[in-house]
Amino acid sequence: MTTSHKAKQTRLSAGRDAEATKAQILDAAEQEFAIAGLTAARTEAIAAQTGVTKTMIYYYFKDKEALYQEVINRALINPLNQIAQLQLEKQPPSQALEQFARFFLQQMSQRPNIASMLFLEAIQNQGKYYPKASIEQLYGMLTKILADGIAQGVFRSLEPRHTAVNIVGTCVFYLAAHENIKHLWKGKRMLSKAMLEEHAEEAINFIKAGVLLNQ
Amino acid sequence: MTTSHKAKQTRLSAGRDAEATKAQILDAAEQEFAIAGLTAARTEAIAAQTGVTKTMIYYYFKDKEALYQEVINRALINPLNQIAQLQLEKQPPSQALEQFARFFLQQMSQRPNIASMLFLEAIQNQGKYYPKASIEQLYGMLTKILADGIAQGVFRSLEPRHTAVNIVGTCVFYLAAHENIKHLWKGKRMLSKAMLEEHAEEAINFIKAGVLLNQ
DNA sequence: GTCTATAACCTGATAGAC
DNA sequence: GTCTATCAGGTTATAGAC
Repeated sequence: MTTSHKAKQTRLSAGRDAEATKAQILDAAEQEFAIAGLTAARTEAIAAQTGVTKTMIYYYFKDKEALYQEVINRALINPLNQIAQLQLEKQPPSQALEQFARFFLQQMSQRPNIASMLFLEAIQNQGKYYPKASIEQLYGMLTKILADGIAQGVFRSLEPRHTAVNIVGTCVFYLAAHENIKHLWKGKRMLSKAMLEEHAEEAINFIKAGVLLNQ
Repeated sequence: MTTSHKAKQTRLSAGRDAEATKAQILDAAEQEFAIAGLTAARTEAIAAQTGVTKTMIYYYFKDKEALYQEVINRALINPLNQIAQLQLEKQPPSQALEQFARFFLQQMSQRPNIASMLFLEAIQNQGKYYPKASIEQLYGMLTKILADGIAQGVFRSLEPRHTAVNIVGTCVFYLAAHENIKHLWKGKRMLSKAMLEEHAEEAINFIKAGVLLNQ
């Protein structure tokens, strides 16, 4: 909170700059938590990747658990707020669905770590650290769009909650499981910009086709 | 390997019965690995759930890693062999796809742990412990069905590999993320037989609609 | 703000008795 | 086959110097 004279210094080994160091720790922690999860994550690894010593983690955060909580909050709250601002409820269902999917895919593609991290959190800690109501907000928007679409006769007769889950799964599985299936695209990097765009297009087409009423 | 006089004794605290104890350890390990992953899994927890002491794990398996490998093999090889026996390549694409999905969903629903475990393995260890070619076998079958369906004009114009990933994701996401989304079905158990059947039906409808050509 | 110890604890793995 | 120690190594978290 000191009036820092160094305006912006995002690079590694930023020297003595509280905000920069804290941000670096959060980024490194996100990376580590995304492949290890809370328990298996090593504070040593986070520190090494940040370029400072373990001590700094405890200087800026109460403990590993608190750091984890802050990383999760940061990862979830921002994207969700942005989606809420799209005001999808004011658009016709099929358009709202496409926009939702496109935006959600874009958010997740920007930081593929997040998808993995949220999976790990669900599996390992039963979602204990999720900010309350975030998940409900996400699925609430989707189920509403789907229910509206059915009522208006543009979507086929489907169960909104199950379908919402299937839609989110379609958006996220590619990212979370990419280490699982990289052999399918021998050579190509699955998280490259081009491949992520390809995934987004295919996912959107799959979702739209899966939901729209045949006529 | 001693000629055991006790034919079958699957219950807990089976006493001195090598095969029973070993099987119990494998089951408990699957459970533990499915929520913790290799690194975060505790041999103590596996032993406790089995009803014997940690020592037994090292009596029957070289180390934690070897136990993990055996659990993964057991989980993957069996289901895949069974799917291969369906001889889907001899059926028309849309029928083959539905049968694949139905069978795969059934397999995964029987042991929801497996879905979580494979996810964790992909995220945490980059699939290092997968039996070589298992994944390729699974996705190979799916992409072939999809390519055939496009060639025959029954499936829409889609990218087979991406769509294969989306299909698997649709089957598996519900299971792997169920702790994430249980609030959506307040009260109901998401892994109950009825709910799993509901999921299977919705997933199959979603997949078929997402793939079939509108006409 | 950042570092170098170091305390206190946990966990994988083994030795040896029964 | 199964158990009771027990060791060696690793990990979180803190104390105290700079």
